[in-house]
Amino acid sequence: MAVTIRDVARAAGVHISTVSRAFSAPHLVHAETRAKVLSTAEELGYRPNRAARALITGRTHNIGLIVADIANPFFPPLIKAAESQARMRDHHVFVAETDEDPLVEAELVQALSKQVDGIVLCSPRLNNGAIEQLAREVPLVLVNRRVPGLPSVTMDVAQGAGLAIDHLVADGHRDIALLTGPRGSWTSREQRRAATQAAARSGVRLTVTGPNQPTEEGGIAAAEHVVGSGATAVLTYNDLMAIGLIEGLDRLGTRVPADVSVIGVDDTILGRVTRPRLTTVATPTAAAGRAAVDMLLQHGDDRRTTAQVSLQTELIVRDSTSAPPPRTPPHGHAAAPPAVDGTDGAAAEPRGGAAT
Amino acid sequence: MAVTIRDVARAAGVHISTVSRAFSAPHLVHAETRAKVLSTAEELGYRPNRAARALITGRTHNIGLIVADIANPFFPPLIKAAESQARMRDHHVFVAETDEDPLVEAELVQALSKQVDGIVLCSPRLNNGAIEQLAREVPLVLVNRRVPGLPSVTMDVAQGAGLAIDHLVADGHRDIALLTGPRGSWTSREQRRAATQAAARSGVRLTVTGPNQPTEEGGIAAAEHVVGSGATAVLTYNDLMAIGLIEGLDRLGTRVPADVSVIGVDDTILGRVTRPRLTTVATPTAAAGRAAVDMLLQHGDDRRTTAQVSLQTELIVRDSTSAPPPRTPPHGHAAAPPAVDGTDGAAAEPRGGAAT
DNA sequence: GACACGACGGCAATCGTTTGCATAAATGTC
DNA sequence: GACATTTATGCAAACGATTGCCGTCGTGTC
Repeated sequence: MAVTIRDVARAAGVHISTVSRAFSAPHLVHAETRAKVLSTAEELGYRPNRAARALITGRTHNIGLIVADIANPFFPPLIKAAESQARMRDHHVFVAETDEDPLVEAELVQALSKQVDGIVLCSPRLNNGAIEQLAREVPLVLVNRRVPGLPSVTMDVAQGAGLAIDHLVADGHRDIALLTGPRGSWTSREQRRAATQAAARSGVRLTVTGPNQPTEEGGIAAAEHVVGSGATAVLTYNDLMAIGLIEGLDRLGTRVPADVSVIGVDDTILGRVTRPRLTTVATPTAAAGRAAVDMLLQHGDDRRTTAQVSLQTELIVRDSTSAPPPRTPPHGHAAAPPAVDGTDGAAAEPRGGAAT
Repeated sequence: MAVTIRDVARAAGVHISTVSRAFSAPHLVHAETRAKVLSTAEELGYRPNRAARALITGRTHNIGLIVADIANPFFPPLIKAAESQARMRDHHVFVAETDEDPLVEAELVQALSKQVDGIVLCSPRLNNGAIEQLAREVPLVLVNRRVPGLPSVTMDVAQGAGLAIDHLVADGHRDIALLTGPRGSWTSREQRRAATQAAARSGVRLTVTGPNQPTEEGGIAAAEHVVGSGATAVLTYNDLMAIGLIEGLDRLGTRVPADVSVIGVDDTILGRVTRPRLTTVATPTAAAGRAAVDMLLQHGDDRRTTAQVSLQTELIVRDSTSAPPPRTPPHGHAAAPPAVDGTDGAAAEPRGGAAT
């Protein structure tokens, strides 16, 4: 049905190996012959079968891209950039989604491993051990995760968290909450570490709450807790959660930024259309996608690359942050230490209680 | 390096064909033998090479999905659904993006055609002739486009337009504007046809304006025109445009929905987070993704399927629509609830000119 | 005019699977 | 007990390409 190299060879009156060389090793075939081959190939509409080529060369010219959730607006720009970068280098991108499930994640890497030259694994939820294991089976580049010995592209969330806290402190906030991301997120740990450090440096209180779902629902669910904590400003794991939080606060009659300031992370399109417009820490997602693809492809050539790239973030101040309200006792809500931190029994946080 | 069927055969003490059959035709191999094969395969971590299998079976177990722009929030839910549906049927999805370029679109279909079993082509920008041509080279299922003789999944935008117009009429609007989509869009033509019909049926005026860019910018650009038209309600081509329009109207001092009601189409996540929340015609994007994949896979089996599926839409009433203002010349800036304009001092001068 | 050398292009093995056919063993039938 | 029938497995030819090896020219050199 489809036209193969054999058809072209027959039509051009040469051996199939000549056809093959006309494409992949032009200098080995006479210019005239080559021209004839190329023109008949064109005429017949011949396209080399990449699968067959992959079988012998071992290179598929495909790369896999695994994300936790395509519908999370953080990812599309990354995918888009990776896609176009890959196309520039004559590769195609396989996108797959894990639904935030570590098991699905491992499964996908394995399933993809044979039909791609390498995999860009974004925001993995697997533990380091499992990732190292997978990296033995197929070239891997990590995004939003750092594992010793493995190439990775990360956002400098630590820097971003510092910027956010500093901004809030400069606005006069002294009691800040941090809504962390999902369990197993490297980014979340980094953010927490840096935020804690920045808060300590400035001598302000930081209430850490989590893990939370990195979605609107996660933000909505955390609203009550935030109000109870007495914090006048909140840094969230991502924009989605920030937007959910604003929604949740709104339902509780708490206004943003008048009563509580909110800062998101990622600078997704959402933050530009909500009201109030979201102050956020912009992460260079497109650049990350490009960098990951570049590393992966070069990785294939130079054997093991283990570069660890960290990309700068930037604070974008919009309308969801302002100075805290005057220091009169807030609302009628007495200090109500609400439900315990998520399902996570992890480190005990000082919680609740309207602090000074 | 990787473990092949030969390694398993050797380790299990059987011929490779037995190993192959142990997987793909279990009834042809003795239960005991099969158990041994399976266990040694497991032990060695054997995974069949899909590319090699594809070479001989002609089925890659991959499907291609081509969209105009991944970053358009309309697509991710569709991709996500297609992805998970494909996985359920043991297939993987290749996502590619055309950047709205018909040439890239054709190129991608061709490049993908050899490594996938079929392609889901979403919102194509190519003309019917070119699409028919491509459909001859590889099984194709269209989304958001209907071409005679080709299987397709479309949204019933006509019905949606009817719902929207009826809703506005019921609210008391008698003068409605329609902002159409890009030139050549099948969806836009359908919407226009149905809206015109519904307006005529109800005896209300319909001002059609377009073509417009299906983006925020397109909406912003159309704002002035809308104000000039004197319409009290607007139906737009999609949510993005509706959100842009609201922004544009806001800049002109026209409030939504107090002065003008706006209805979008698609029910993207954006409409749920903007203020006012967007009234919109929800298109079942996830269902469309699933349906397209189903049709494609069944397509492969049953030879040529040419089913044309049309999915119902649904009106979701939120806060961007209300009754039209009293028919006296508008503008009294009486009860203006929350401050509309943020602290961002963009170009938000409250221009007072009454738009008759 | 014989020889060596490059350039060109054919031959055939190979990649990892599947699958029609053949063979061998086991079972059933009379 | 001979023959037909089933069942389980091996054999080898594909699938569509790449590539090392080798033969055959034509040309340049002495």
